[in-house]
Amino acid sequence: MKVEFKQVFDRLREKKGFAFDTWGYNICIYAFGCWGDLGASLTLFKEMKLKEEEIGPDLCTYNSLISVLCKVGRVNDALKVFQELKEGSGHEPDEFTYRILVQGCSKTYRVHNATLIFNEMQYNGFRPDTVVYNSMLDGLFKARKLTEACQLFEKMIEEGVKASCWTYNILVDGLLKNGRPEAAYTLFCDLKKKGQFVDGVTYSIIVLQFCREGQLEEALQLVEEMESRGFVVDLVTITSLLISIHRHGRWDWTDRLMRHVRESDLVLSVLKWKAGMEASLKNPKSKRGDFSDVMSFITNAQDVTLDSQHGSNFQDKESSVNKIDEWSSSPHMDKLAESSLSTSQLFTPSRAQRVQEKGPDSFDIDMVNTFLSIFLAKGKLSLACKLFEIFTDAGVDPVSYTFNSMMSSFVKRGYFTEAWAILNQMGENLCPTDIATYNMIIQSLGKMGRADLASAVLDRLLKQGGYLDVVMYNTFINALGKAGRIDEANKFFEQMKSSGINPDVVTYNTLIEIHSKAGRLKDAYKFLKMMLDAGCPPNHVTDTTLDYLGREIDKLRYQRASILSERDDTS
DNA sequence: ATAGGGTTAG
Repeated sequence: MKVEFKQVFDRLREKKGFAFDTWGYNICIYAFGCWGDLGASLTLFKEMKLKEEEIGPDLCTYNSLISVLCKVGRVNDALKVFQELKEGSGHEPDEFTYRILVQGCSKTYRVHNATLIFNEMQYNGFRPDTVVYNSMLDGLFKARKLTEACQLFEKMIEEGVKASCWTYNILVDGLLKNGRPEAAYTLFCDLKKKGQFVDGVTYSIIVLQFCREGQLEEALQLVEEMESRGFVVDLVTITSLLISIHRHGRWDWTDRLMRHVRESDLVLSVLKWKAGMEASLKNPKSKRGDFSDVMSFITNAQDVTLDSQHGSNFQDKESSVNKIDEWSSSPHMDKLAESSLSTSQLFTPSRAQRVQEKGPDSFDIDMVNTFLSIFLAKGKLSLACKLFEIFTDAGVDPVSYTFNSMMSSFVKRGYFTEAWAILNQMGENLCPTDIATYNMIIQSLGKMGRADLASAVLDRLLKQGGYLDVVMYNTFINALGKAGRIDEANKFFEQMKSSGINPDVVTYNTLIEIHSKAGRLKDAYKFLKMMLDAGCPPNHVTDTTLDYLGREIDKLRYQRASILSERDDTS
């Protein structure tokens, strides 16, 4: 489609005497932007402005451009175009302009900007609808602004804007994300009593939470209830449950799951698939598919010790050719970073598409992903690899969720090179990379002790118009801390706060941990206090970390005491 | 088209 469009576009442009009208320009700006060719969009926009006399940009042009910029994650540029629209275009923003911008800002944690635009929208006489409110709410919750989010919800009700099921799901999930599990659960129960506003996703959110807390019994009970009320227990839910069941080594519970899921075909297929796959594992003759390159990477990964050694091998070969960037000691890494980061639109604010069940034909890939998740959760990399091989042999197109799963496992084992190879493969297959994928790269670089490279990747990411969310910041702060770069970690903590992202439990736990491991006990204590002052409730990880901190403080006291007593002895 | 994933500890 994209190619055909481009061909038609080029042919039209070559034609003598042909010129686009406003509508033509608008369509092209939007289309190229959506397909990642932002350069083409911007060129057309500039061209349009030069022809101001005949066909200047209209409001629709501005909205298209703003929406395209937001989609690609270049919200700052979108905001600039928005300014231009208001100041020098002779047009006024309409409700679509405001809606696009609120969504763009909320999604990229620019909650402050989102709020300003939201207010301006109302000042200019536009009434935000449910979707705009939902978007604002989600942004506030994501940025851990619990109080503001609750206030906004109240305002929404006061203004008579109808809350939808999505609104409540955002609310329930937001309360969980902000460390208020009791409130989330109470809200969930209230909603159930009222009967409306509960759907499969609501249940899924709560089931996921139970799984996360290891409360399998409760999770299963809820699934039963979900079924009895006629909600579909979908693949996302089943995957969470199966992972949790497997993690606790309770495959016998799958019987229970099956008994209660109406569409027990789904679970049954999972189990059948498992049996079939185990059989094919015993029978290791497998033909190579189109992905033999990746596959050799993956299957060999077991036996190769990588990272630093590999890096230096490449360095010997290539250091004479490549100039060395000041931020890196590995030209090989530079090259990789160069080749994959220069590809257009590697990083967008939208999530990579999750695998959806699309009927019996696409069922296999769903199963593959389910099992990948299960094996990966257990660290059974070899099984996961085999599985990956089997389904690529079967000619199934890889999807980004699969890639993310694979990457995550490699990264956890420290096989960064493979992860990066997969990322490149992903680019070739035009799978959208999302923030989770990049998060894994940062994580792995941190594990390799290469915080320098991590910050370079991050730098380029930001230059491309990407943004960082809480998880990204947390991962990166952790990576810096583990590499002993405590001051930089602190710097990022400040940057995080100033860009409107509120730290969460994980942030504080990480900060307390890295400071106490670095022997900066006072700072560690400072962050504990900060955490409590911010009204952020500690969790069980905090306890573990504090135990460590406590022991370190005791050790210090003991040392001091012994130094003092030595002094006493000598004097 | 705004929700269910990816981060810390052991």
